[in-house]
Amino acid sequence: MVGLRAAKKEATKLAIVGAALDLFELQGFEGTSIDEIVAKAGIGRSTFFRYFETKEDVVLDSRWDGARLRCMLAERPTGESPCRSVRLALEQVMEHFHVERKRMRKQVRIIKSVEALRLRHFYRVTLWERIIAEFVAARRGTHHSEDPYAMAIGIAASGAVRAAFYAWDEGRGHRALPETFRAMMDTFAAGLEKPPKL
Amino acid sequence: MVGLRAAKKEATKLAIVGAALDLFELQGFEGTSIDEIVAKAGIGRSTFFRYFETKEDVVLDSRWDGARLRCMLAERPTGESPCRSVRLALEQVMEHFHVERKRMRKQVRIIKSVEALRLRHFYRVTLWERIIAEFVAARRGTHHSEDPYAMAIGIAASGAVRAAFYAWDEGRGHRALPETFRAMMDTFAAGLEKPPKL
DNA sequence: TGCCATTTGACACCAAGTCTCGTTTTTGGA
DNA sequence: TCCAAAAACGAGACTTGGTGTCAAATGGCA
Repeated sequence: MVGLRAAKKEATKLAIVGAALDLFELQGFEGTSIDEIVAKAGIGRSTFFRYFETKEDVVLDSRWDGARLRCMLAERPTGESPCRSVRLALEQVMEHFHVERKRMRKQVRIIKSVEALRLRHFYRVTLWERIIAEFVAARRGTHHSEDPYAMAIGIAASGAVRAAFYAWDEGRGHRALPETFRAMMDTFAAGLEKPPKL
Repeated sequence: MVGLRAAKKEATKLAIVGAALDLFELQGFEGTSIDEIVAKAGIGRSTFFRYFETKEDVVLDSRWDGARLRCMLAERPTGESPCRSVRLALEQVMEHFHVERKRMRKQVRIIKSVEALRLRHFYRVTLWERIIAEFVAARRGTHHSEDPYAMAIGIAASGAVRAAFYAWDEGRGHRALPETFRAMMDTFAAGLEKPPKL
């Protein structure tokens, strides 16, 4: 036991998320006020903002803000080529999301339907671009803003993640995340000069 | 003359933008309330919202919301390879921004300093990814979500635009936009399999 | 039990954005 | 030139997200 205090905090957080997602599902994100959420969760208004900075944060998963990806990249062996390191680390991430795909459905539906959420979501993924470029540049002994190759890897890899999510979402899950991600990375690896046969 | 009405509207819009940018420069975007802007512009509060949907829209240029890019792509000759069409169309866009670079400085400084503006800006550029992919897929007779090559072109090209802006901004304009854009596109064209020599 | 630190909720406050409504200004036709 | 319809405007009330303060409640621990 880590103490009654921590347990209660965890319970409160779950209560907020539960109440909020239920209401969002029922009457929409923008059609739900924070007052309604706190009423349903049985807490005070101030408490809500002690757990989440904004209403958006209830939907967006704070665990994927970049630090985690940075760690995963740092753990790759230094002998590996940077491009391969990025690919393998992100494949791992995609596998993770693949396992969680059931839970992600509801979340994605809400994110897609609200502009404010789409903004934040896109912004976050675009940040990965920078993180990856910095990693590649560091391994190559360059600086990312001076190294087109490092930037290109960052753009391609984070873009491949986005594309995989699109295909997964629009294909109603028909195509798995890791699979699409690998296909995209292969396309980038081969070069865009000459289009592949149809 | 297109009528006194239209002329006055144009003047009012300019007055709002002028007053707003001055105040943003002076006391920051978030440190400036809409009431201050309308007071300085000499208009009513309601009028502000008749011209701009949000405070952010005053800073962001509504002319680059995607429709314009879509037009430029559509105008490319059909004989051209899709990849080349995208490249040439975007080079044109970069040239346009290059010419406007003086005016863009102030705007970029404000955008960079405010999270809400960064969000919207990134979102907009990421939308280009989709527009480009749809164009390439249409020319190839495929659907973008089923065509990794089309998606890859979209990701690479819009990413190259972003990268060019980064380099331009962080290098204090030392490196020109069109130049960096071309370097990025060349890197993508060659393929990311084997890194270029340093 | 009793003291201290943390957590909590009530409340006041600010600013963005929406809506309504009555007034002013422009337009185009008689 | 005058007038009526249409368009633009300003005032102000209202909702809601987000911040800050403060006193009360609650868990941790001796």
